[in-house]
Formats: sequence, structure tokens, C-alpha cells
Amino acid sequence: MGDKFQLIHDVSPGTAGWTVKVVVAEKFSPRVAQRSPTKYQNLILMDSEGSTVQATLYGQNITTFQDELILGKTYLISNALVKETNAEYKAKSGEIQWTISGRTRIRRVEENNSNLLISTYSFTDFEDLPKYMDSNVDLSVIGMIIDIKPRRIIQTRFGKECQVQDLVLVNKRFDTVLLTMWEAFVDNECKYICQNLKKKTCSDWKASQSLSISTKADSSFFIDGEFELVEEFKSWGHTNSEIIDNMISEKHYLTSTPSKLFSKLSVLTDEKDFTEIKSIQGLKTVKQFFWIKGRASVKVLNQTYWYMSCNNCNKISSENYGDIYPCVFCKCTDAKAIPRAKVYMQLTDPTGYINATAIGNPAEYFLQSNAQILMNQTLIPTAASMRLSIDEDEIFYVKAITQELSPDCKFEILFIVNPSQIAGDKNKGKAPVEHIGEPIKFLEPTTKRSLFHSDTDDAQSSKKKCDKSTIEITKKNQ
DNA sequence: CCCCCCCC
Repeated sequence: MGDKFQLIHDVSPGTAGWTVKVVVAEKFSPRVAQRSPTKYQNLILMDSEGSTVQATLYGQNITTFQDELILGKTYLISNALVKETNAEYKAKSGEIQWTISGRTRIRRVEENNSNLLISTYSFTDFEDLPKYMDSNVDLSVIGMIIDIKPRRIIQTRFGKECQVQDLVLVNKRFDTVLLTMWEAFVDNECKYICQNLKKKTCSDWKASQSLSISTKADSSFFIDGEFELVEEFKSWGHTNSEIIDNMISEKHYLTSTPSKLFSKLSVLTDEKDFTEIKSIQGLKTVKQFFWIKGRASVKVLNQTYWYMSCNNCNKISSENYGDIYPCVFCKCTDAKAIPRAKVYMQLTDPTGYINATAIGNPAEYFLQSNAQILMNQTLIPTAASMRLSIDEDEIFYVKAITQELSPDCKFEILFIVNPSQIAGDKNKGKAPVEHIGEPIKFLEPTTKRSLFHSDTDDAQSSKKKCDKSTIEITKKNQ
């Protein structure tokens, strides 16, 4: 890791223009907030000095960035939202948290910093595992996978059905342990391991497949995509390929496993990991559309009247104007970063007022400006530089988004129609042909889910899954 | 369709 970049400690709330090179040291499973339907995912990032910072992803960004921030990989990160952790919860003052969102710039660096990462782990010897049985401690082990058993369904003591799958690990002393993967780990990590197993010849695989497992909290465990994480196991595997071959083919560690030795180190018993159905039953986002005839004006002058966007999907971009880049949202490989107008304003009619946001065309129409001008404008605008209020009635098509736990609706202006454009009452109730706004598109509801996302998506519906992996002890192989 | 923020 070079040192031309800042370190985690150099970045405080308000620090500008920073870039930190980090390794994704831990990646926790996405969770649903206890007091709101918000989904969040915490990561631990580590810089070249081994300092760490907690980074959080929210909502849709979790799936958006899941292939972007891979455990064990190195990234250059800039422009994350940096703030002190909530005073209500922080253990000590000065604790910093990064929020990763669409405006965060993330660049993959092809560097292997696994040694740095590994150096922060303390691994428990397989032979010491029995003393931790049933103690519910978090620990890490390191080893090579030499077998994957079929997945199976078990019933927990609460009657819940869980899918599990066993892996057999071997360490450098040829001790074996059975690692049981639970729920989402079966769908994700086990599937991933199996895929790689099929792609490679047996000797390639066993010689290079190495991993470290952390049962820390609900953290994912490490499996490096290219299996380069634990170099030392590569050479060990090559040197001892005959013995490992024999273990794989003979499987004598299985026949010599007394079932009574199977005892879980940790069981999912934490009641607070489960969600009461009644607390999620009524939750839904209500969206309503309606028309308002009235006037609009900007009340908050000091706001940002634009954001950098993807020319393909309009989502926020972390790139510089004009740059061609792969968009994390729409996956367009040659997206272009272009400004998009945005304005926060107040709508009034004789009965009252609401605050509303307009984005894109309606914003440009209202401001009588365009995104590029807005982007280049450095001073707080005045009425001379853009229109800040409309002095005659216009018709606004507004979307209301009611948010759980937020007392106020948020309003968004989808388009603006000048009343003169509407000829008489014949068009009443119809969308006008000429409107100032985005083209109206009627899209089939789409789902962005893919198989590999099912973990996160299920996590919010069924709340927290039991995604801990437990280590079960098998008889040693010698 | 887009912005903002969000959790322990």
C-alpha cells in the first residue's frame, strides 16, 4: 500500500479532497434496523497502517455495491460521507463512520494486501477448538477446504427450518474440522465455492483453495475470489499434494467421525435477531400522485441546484463531468457523467404550502436555466441568475412519498404545466400532451433482484436470517 | 425511474 494517499486517521468530518486506500477487512450481513425499516450493512475498512473505520451502506446501495466492495480486495475511496458516530451510541468521542453512497468514489486497486489483513486476525488452532465448544465465543480459523457435503435441512430447537451445508477444512497439520454453513452462507459462499470447484481441476483447486473463517458476530467469512488470500497455503498445498489428494479421495476423516463429537460452538439463539411479524405487517411505502395549481418559489437559496448523474439512468455519479465510466447502478459500461438540475422549493396555493423537490426538466423549466449553467454557478444564485419564483399560477403534478417514521411526506414535482397549455375542460383528468417534465413512460414493474441478491432481499422480509456459521468438531485425522 | 438521509 503506497503512502501518497491519506490514512483513515487523516479524514475527519469536513475534510475535503481526500482519498484513502483501504482493504475491505470485514463485511457484515445486511440487516434491518430495529426501529425502522431501513436496511443497512456495515463494513470494516482497513488502511495500510492497519487502522480501521466502520463504513455503512444503506438501502438499495447494499445490492448496488455488493460486487463493488469485495471482502479482502483493495480500493481507493474518496468522498464518502464522514461523520462522527451518533453521540447516543458511540463508545468514545471522535469515532468516525463513513457512509458509502452513489456519490462515493470507489476504485478497485489490483493489489494483494492479504498479509496485512491476515496479520490482524488471530487464528485458533483446530486442536484448541474443543475447549470453546458451547461457549458461544467468536473466533477465527484458517484452513483449506477439502470437501463439500450436500446441503441439508435441519430444524432448530425453535422449530424453524434452516438449510445448512458442511465443509471439511484441513490445517497444515492435517487436522480436520467440519465447518457448518448456515442459511445465506449456503446460498452464497457455498455455491461460490462449488462453482470454483467445478471450474478447476482437482489439483488446482486443492492447491490453491484456502480461506480463513471468522465467526465473529455475523460477519461473512473470508473467501478470496482468486484464492490468493492465503499465499502460504498455496505452497503448502503443492508440497503436500499427495497427502491432500489422499484425504480428498479416501475421506477417512468422515468414517472416523463419532457423531457424539459434533457439538456446536455457537447456536443461533438471539431472540432480538428475529422480527415480530406484527411490526412489519403494516409497513409499506404509500405513493400518491396529484395535481396542484399554485405558485412555486425557492425559499432556501443556499442549496445545490444540480447533481452529477449517469446519462443512462440519471442516478448519482461520483465521476467528473464528461467522464466515461461504468455505472454501478445501471451497469452501463460507458456511462457519461453529466449534470442534472435539482431544486428544492416551496409550492403554495391559497390553502397552504408544501416543500417539494424538482429534478431534471421540471427543475430546469422552473429555474429557467439548465444543468450545465447550474453546475458552473459558484455563487449563491440571485433572481438575476435564475428564476426563483413563478408569479403566475402553474399546474404541478406532484408525487407524495410517505415515509415510515417520518412525520412529513416528501413531495416531488414530476412535471409542470402552464395553464394556458390546457385547452378548456376537455382534458381535465388527463395527462396533458405538452408538459414540462420527463417524458411519461409506462414501464412494467421491474425487479432488480438476481439470484445472488436473494440473501439481502430476504433479509428484509424475513428479517435477520440465521446466517452465522458454526464450527463443529470432528475427530482429528491422525 | 433521478436528489437528500438512514443503524447500532
